[in-house]
Amino acid sequence: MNNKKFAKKLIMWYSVHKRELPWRNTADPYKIWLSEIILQQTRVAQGLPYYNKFVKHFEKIGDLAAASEQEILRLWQGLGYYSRARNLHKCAKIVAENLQGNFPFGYKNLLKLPGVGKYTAAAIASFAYKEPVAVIDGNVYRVLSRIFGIDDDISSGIGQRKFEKVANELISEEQPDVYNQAIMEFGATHCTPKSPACGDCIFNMECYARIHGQQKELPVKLGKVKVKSRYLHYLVFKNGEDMAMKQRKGNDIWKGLFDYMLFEESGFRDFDWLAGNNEFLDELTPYIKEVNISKDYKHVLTHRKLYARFFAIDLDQKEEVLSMIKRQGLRFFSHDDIHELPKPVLVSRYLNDTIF
DNA sequence: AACTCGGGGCG
DNA sequence: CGCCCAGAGTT
Repeated sequence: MNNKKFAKKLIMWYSVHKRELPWRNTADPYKIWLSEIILQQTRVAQGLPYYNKFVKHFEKIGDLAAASEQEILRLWQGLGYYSRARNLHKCAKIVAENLQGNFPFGYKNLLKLPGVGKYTAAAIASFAYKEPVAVIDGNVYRVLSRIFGIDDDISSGIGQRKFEKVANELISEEQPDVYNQAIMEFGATHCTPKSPACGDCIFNMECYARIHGQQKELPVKLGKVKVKSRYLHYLVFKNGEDMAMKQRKGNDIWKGLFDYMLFEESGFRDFDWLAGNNEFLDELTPYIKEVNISKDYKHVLTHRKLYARFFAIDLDQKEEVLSMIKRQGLRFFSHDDIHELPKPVLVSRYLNDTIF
């Protein structure tokens, strides 16, 4: 099977089986970019409602640039990988304020934008400008490795360069946009990870994996992620109905989102243990009226197992107490305010179980 | 090159 | 429970 035949068959398949998705059939770089950022490491079904929400809130890139990061994070809440939202905002400001609202032309220039890596640059360049640059995502690795029997490790640099070379040899020069969409759609809906539809496949006769029964072995992905456990103890200081929250900073999970005063230990501790090992808490103890301990929460991420316990602490409503709390970088918010803050799903789960 | 960053759906 | 999803940035 030569390269032209591969592309032709793929495009033919796509013309019949493609899903109608709102970011298709547009050459607007803004909408293409927005959809691609949302879809990074995210299934179409999960990203779709977020895309619709963002398009509705921010019709043009200038609207996105003018919004606050907090507003963007709130709309992004629940989608994960929040650096995407922060970089979305950065990128929007660059395009809107420095480039007159026009995305840069060309793969290499797109690559310079924050949050835009090889995949996204190739997607925008091909979809919006019809540049023949191959997209390489999880779907493409799977389709190419199976059909052509490429067993290089896709998590290694060597493997990635190999696939990049093959992919760019295969891309249709005439319809790079349709070709790129087609190969990803084929991977997403036909040549799926678990149970590919080999019995009804246009590459039935040529596919290396089907001929050799290696669908489960390809693609080869070594370098497994180590899953670590973290034990989070959240102190939820309450002043009447208000709660003390803070915005997360630094290079850690959930940067920019709001949570409570956090103590992390190598395992679960009770409140007495925490208070006995912290100066601030010892100072606060006389003003604590009541401590309500939540159930234990388990929150599973790709590379982390989070275990969380929330201590809801009712305080004497005295100025000195409130200023002690505020000195810890916390602020009191009403229920309505809290609803509007961007929060990790774990915190939302706790809130839904208690006050919302 | 190795790590880190979310959350959800599926077998 | 393990895998992986229209990956990118940092160390």
